[in-house]
Amino acid sequence: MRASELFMPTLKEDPADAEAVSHKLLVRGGFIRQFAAGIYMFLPLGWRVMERINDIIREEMNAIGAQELSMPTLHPAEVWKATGRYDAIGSEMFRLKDRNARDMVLAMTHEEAFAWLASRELRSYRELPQIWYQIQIKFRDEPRAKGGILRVREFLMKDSYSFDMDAEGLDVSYEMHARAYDRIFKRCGLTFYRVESDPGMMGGATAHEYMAPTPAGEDKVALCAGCGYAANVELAVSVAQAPEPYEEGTIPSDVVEVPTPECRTIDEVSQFLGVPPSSLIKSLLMMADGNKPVLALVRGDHELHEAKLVRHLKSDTRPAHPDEVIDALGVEVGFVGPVNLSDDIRVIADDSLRPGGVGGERPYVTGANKAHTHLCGVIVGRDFSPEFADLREARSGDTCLRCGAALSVEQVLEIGNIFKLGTKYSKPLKATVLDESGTERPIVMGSYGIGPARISAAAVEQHYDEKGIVWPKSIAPFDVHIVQIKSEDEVQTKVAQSLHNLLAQEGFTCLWDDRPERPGVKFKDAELIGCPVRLTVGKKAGERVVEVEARAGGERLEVPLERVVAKVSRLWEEAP
RNA sequence: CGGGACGUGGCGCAGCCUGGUAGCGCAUCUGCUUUGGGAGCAGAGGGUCGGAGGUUCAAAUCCUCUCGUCCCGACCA
Repeated sequence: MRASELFMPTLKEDPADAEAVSHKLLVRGGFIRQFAAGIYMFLPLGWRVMERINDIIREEMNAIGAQELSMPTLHPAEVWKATGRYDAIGSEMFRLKDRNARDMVLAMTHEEAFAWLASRELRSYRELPQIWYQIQIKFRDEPRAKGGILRVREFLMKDSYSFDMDAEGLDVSYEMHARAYDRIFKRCGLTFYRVESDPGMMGGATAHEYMAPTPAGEDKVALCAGCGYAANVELAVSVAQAPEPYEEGTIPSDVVEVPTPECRTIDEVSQFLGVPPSSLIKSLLMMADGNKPVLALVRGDHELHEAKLVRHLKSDTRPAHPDEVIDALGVEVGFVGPVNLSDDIRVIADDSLRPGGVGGERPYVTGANKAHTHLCGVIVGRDFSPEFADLREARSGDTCLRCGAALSVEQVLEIGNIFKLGTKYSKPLKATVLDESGTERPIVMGSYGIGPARISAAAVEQHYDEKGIVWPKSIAPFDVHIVQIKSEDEVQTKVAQSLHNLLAQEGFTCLWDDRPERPGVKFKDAELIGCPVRLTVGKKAGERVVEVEARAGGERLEVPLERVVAKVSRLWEEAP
């Protein structure tokens, strides 16, 4: 492809509204353009990358027997009402009415549509199992789009759905997907983890997320190098480090009220009293469903992970407003504590505070439920008796519950997920088949998603340098970038043209920069766009010599024309 | 939904505080020169300053409202 015929609007400067590396580089490189908040256009280069990713996805999905089809994105609301999600999902779903005032939605995902189709067309166990997939637009009215194409409101997704007779069948479909996903992300050149993920409020089902480590990610995962345990911090279990020792005499072993004027935060109390944060108990008043106050306790140096509390309570929660704290406890935020509370406030403490836990039975400092006052010498189990649960967010330095090795916590971007649905959608939509005995049984489903645009963004986040993108070779927009120094030089044109054709015959896609630009402009663009191999056709073209160089680094070599194909092939093999 | 910031030629920005003829760099167009790392010189075109209302003799500038975009937090089926 000639660059002079390619719509490739590159920019010298970073766009003003970009923060993430992938956002800046993809806009500058002419891959994407923003249309509205969280809505992007894919330009020719960007679309080529997407198509290469989609091709890899298709190959691997087809390899496990999945069948591609295409579903509508505009749905009648009825199916969503049937599964209860029309009401359960809030403003994240785009809703509209057609001309006859019929409720419609833009699909956020396609469980309903696939289950609906299955309910109409699948009759017998003989037709199972099935795996159907599509690569289709999804709409989610994110409260806050961000990071370029990292978090958007309209996006392409490969979603597949498996249909099995029973849980054993689902296990097989699930495993096939897991292996296919491993291959897809590996082929796309990503570093990634498969981690246990929160199956949501439905319980029972299992789910995994595929996560690409990058600081631009929005999730955190806990990883064990010892045994391979890997889980989203939303549910990662771990053993906290023991609390720091406190200085003898700073905390009594019996409960004592101490004045702590204006000391509301852990840091302030810790400094004022001269005790380490890990000797404090952080008391957080949360409101559960029905506005029932719940006091959640974690050690002063720990953070509450709200999703864990939600799972434990089986109820949504939110932090209490300051006036609700006063209503419930009679004291302002900052001096709240678990001792001598009325029975109608449920108190839940993190496992690390168990008397038999990492800290042992030891005195802590807590709020006194009295203004500008804390209690010292509070012993869990003696002075108050909470229920216990895993509430705190796992962090680096914790030890693995399984093997005792140190856990690390990393920032990651979710690039895919796999989920055992069971009969959550097949039952309400009556997707049933007859089994061998003639009994009607709901189909057991799984759903499996991949975000191709997130793969591309993650690839950029993981592979770039100060000059631009360094695409993994499997998903680069072109394999070889031919830079012709002088576009009007006939010898160079002939050489470039013949190299382009020769490499094309060998199966390489080439971008031939024949534009009447100065050399510097072309080099900068080539580096920005990041194709794996660069050829430079310049002043030695007349001597039948060109330069070959890998984008990822290494030497720039002068190569005679007849050896170019071999050299390019070798660099290609070596490219990441 | 809470907090913060920003909207000025295609892109990146200054001007606003202290009201008085709309500016800079890049890009674009023309000509000449240049041609291995985002060229030089000369010239040209292009903006009712996000929108509405208000104050004023006069508003990019001050006030009110509104829309859009970004960042932090909350949310994320």
